[in-house]
Amino acid sequence: MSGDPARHPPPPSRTPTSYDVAQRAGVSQSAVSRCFRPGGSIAPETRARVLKAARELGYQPNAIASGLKAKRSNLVAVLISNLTNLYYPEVLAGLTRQLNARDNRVLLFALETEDEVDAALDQVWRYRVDGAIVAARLSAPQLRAFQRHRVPVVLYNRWSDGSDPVSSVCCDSPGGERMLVDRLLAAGHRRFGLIAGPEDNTVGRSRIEAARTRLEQAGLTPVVAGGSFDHDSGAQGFRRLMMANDGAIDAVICANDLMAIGAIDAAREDFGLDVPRDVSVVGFDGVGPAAWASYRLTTVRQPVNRMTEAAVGMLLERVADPDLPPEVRTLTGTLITGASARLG
Amino acid sequence: MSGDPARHPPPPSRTPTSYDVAQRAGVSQSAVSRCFRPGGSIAPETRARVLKAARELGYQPNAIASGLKAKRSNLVAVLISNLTNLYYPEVLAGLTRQLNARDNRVLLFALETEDEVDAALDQVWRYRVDGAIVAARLSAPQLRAFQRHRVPVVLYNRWSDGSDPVSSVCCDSPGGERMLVDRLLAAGHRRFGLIAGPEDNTVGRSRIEAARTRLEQAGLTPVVAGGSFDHDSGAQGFRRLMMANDGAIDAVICANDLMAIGAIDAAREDFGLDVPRDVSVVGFDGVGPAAWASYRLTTVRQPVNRMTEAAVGMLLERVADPDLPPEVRTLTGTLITGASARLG
DNA sequence: CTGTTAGCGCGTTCAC
DNA sequence: GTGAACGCGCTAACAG
Repeated sequence: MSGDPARHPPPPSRTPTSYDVAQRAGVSQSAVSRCFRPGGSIAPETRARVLKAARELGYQPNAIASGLKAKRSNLVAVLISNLTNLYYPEVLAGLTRQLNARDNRVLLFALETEDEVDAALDQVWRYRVDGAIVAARLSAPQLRAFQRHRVPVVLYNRWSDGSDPVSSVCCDSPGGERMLVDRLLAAGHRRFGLIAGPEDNTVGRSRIEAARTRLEQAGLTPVVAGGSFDHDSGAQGFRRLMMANDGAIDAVICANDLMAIGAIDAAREDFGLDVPRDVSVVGFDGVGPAAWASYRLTTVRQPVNRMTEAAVGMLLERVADPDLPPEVRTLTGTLITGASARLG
Repeated sequence: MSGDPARHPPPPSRTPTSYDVAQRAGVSQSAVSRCFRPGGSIAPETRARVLKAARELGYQPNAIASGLKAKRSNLVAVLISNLTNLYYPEVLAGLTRQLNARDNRVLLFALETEDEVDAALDQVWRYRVDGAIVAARLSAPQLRAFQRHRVPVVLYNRWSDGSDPVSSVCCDSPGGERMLVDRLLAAGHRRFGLIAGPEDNTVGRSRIEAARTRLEQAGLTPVVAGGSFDHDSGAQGFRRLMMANDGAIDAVICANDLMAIGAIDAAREDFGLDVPRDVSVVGFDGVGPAAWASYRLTTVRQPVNRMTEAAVGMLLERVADPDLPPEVRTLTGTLITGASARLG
């Protein structure tokens, strides 16, 4: 007598379970279970009946219960610091896209400070995630905790400074800096200033070290100013470099784009300089704003898509086979010839 | 004979359960459970023994199992589109911070296109999240699905265009635009151009409508160009406005900061104009780059922290009491008097 | 305050 | 191909 139940699903008093579906379809609960699991042997006809009943009831398999039984939550923890850092949103978008495409959900932990890591890890263990991707600084004990808990982990643009090898995917800093430095040298720049990232950041350090090394190979000694990866510190760094050198700077190499943009702003605003006529500025990352008309930054763009793809791939491989040895994958960025540097 | 087990925890062959802890502490399993639950009645001394055993075993309560039993996963789904849109990272950081502080985890769904919503929602139901915060466009049926599944939802900077009322937290568009328009009018601007957001975006539309209305109240008829919230479309919009008006534009009001920045870039680059001497440009949001020296954008800053706080608060209230009626909370932004507009 | 007991919803043997 | 039965690890009554 009532209308089509598919169009007017009866408001269930509680969320339907596989038993409800089984009853409605006239099969056993385990048959329902097999319907929703890949590779479950089930007759096409039964399957159709079950799916119909499921649809009518608005049934969705309970991933929580399923995770309990199967010991596989299909959850991947993503730990990421400095979400507001302009470069990570793209990374995060890439990671979630890749993970979702491969049937995993993202449990996000956005860290604001280092001391939040332990609390986040506690939750990571509690939720029995299948694995983790970490774009944040991890101490040696924290890294060991992953082993103890048998949770595969892949570091993103970080690597273990300690002895324990850990899987990671990084953008090649030395390679990228070499491209930049060589082109700047070829254009005749000789007096270099470097603006570094936070001291405890391995990526930032490796970039600055790589640039410095390359310059020293060319017989030059750059001046270095500290920074913290943000716009302001780039501007400040530029001012300090100028002060320290009486304005005798040809080119400024920054540990990331955001600081490079800050440096350009300072050059124009505080010193009335023209970029790149008076001074060349280069960065690293290839973030969106770097391409804006006001900057047209010369930089190295990280292959974010390939990197996130690699990270997710490596992680899921290790979820499937926990005994796979750690692996470090280094991808090379591409030089973006903007207009913020005179290049040779 | 062996060393301190706290320092050298025996590598457990499998992750320890509450039973293992119970055995080691010489208590029942339920005592262990109570130890880890707020308000569980347990003698301080027993509690200490249990916690010690737990530490020695490296035990962490299984949130999956707990969720199954308690029918509360402590998971909150966050659906967000355009993660790369420069404004959302801050929102996402705020939401996760608030949620974690209140003992909820974030299940993240970063949507790239509209048609990913349904797939995401399927997973939302499967994971039996306690609630959801949505910064993405939802259709009426999708909204109804939340009711059907009894999942409380709070919209972020969106609202239901349909009839069903839904809880939401928004930044006051009319109020913000009025501030901008009034100040621009007071400064003597008369020839206005507007650059809109995507047509299907309610926030963008409300901003442009509010600006237009206010201008019409003043007897003015602005010219409108379409846009899509990104830098390029802001630049294009500016060019179209100039073409359509033979350069006779005093002020450009953009539906967001990113487009305002694009407009400024176009004004300088393509028309050699000085901002704000030749033309005033204003935006909306208060994103980081808006404050950079090259732009110093005049804009309305959304009170992101208060907004995320409100969203999380409203959601968790409704998780605790699903019968609370929907509520719309509108917060007013603050005018940032930058240097991209001549103001009265 | 403590232990015993009974499920939560599903996956997985096993017989049939 | 199908169904009965059990248990994943935990919480919530309840009795002691």
